Amino acid sequence: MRLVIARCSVDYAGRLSAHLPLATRLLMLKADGSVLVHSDGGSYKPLNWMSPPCTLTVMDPDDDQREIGVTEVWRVAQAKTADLLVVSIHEVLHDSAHELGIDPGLVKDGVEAHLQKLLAEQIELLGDGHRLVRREYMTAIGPVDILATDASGRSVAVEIKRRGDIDGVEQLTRYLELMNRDPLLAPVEGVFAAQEIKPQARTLAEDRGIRCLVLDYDAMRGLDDSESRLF
Amino acid sequence: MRLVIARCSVDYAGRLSAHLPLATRLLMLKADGSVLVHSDGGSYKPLNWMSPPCTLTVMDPDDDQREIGVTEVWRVAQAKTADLLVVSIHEVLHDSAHELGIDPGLVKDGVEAHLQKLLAEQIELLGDGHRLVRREYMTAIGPVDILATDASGRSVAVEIKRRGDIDGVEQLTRYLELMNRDPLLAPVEGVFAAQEIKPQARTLAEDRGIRCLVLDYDAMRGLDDSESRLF
DNA sequence: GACTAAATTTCGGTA
DNA sequence: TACCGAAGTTTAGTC
Repeated sequence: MRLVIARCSVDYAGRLSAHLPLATRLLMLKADGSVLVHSDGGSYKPLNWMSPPCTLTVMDPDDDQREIGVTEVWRVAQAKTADLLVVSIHEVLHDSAHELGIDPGLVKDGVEAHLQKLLAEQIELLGDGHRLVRREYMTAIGPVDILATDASGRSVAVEIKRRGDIDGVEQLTRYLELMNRDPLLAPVEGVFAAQEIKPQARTLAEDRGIRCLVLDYDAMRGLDDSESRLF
Repeated sequence: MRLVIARCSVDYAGRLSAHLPLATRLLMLKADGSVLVHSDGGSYKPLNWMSPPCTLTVMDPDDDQREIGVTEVWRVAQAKTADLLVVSIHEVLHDSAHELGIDPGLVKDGVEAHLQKLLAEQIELLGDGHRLVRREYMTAIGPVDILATDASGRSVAVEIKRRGDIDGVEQLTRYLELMNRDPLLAPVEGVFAAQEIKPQARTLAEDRGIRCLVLDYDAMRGLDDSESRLF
């Protein structure tokens, strides 16, 4: 990612035409070639931008442009839609490049992680007498979201999804097969917990003796007081 | 605006809960207190953000956090909605602050500017024999959008609006009064041009002898070949 | 891959 | 100032 603070004017021609008069702004150049023009206010939306895929070409200003103080012209062209963004740079105040790498975590799995944490705290939602053994219980084929015990001390393995689908049931089934081979754990009951469980997934789960548990995220958040602490 | 490149994890709790695992990201701190967390890809939307009005508090990590490598914790709180964004910083790779000032040009006037440019190029839309004198013709009380001459050489002052309202007519009226005092220009005809002209505005304009002209933006763009040249 | 619906939507205009 | 609708919408999920 390259960050440039520059006095510049910006023209965009595409689905609409727009012009930004000369001012100091942030130009963000992402690794995928996309460009964002940000001011020091507003919301998260840039003043102008170009979405990937696109190509940036740095050009010399023509005589007219040079006369009004333009030192450099950036031409950002969209690969498909023929949209065009032109940044006329008058003065560069800052210019730095940074290696960020690809971002690992998409935001969405955060909800699943939060559900896992909430269910661990409110383990009685699995049924009276249940107790938490541990979150992210490690097995040879990966971590089980929650390992618990029921009132009689029997092991309970819980797979948590935001949206309960077939593949989630398959995943839990694999864990259960493996864990039931462990004499220290077996027999292990399976619980498939999700905010929403698809009928097909429910049918498959119950056919395999896996219990389904629909989680009320809002209610669980309401009970939890960690919102104010935030982890 | 402050720009920080840092290895960090991010938690958000508000209308939803989300978590971003440890990675290198851009933290943009705008003058109004808002914070944007950007990765090196995706679109213009940040991974996480906090909209203004909000306040940033820098805190020391607690023992647990320090143990996993957190050196600094940013707590960004929304003033009204009680949303909370927490950035746990492990390592700061870049940190710079820049004075941008308020941005003058909102994008929206770009359409009006584009209409002005298109009408200047297609000046015959004013009527046969019309010729462009110049755009942004300067007067003591401000620039007239377009000054032209009609077939008989008489001056024509054009006020362009995206949406033609009463105040636009008033504005043009003031220009006409002033320009008609100039013996080199007088008499000056007024043309009120807009994509859409409100009935009240039309009535007022025609009552004052100002001609109304509805502009077909799409058609004008279609005729214009400068999309590919971009000014 | 195309289509549909929600979004921490944002943004602009109107009543 | 609150509501309504479009957006250079984007984004996620479904068919």
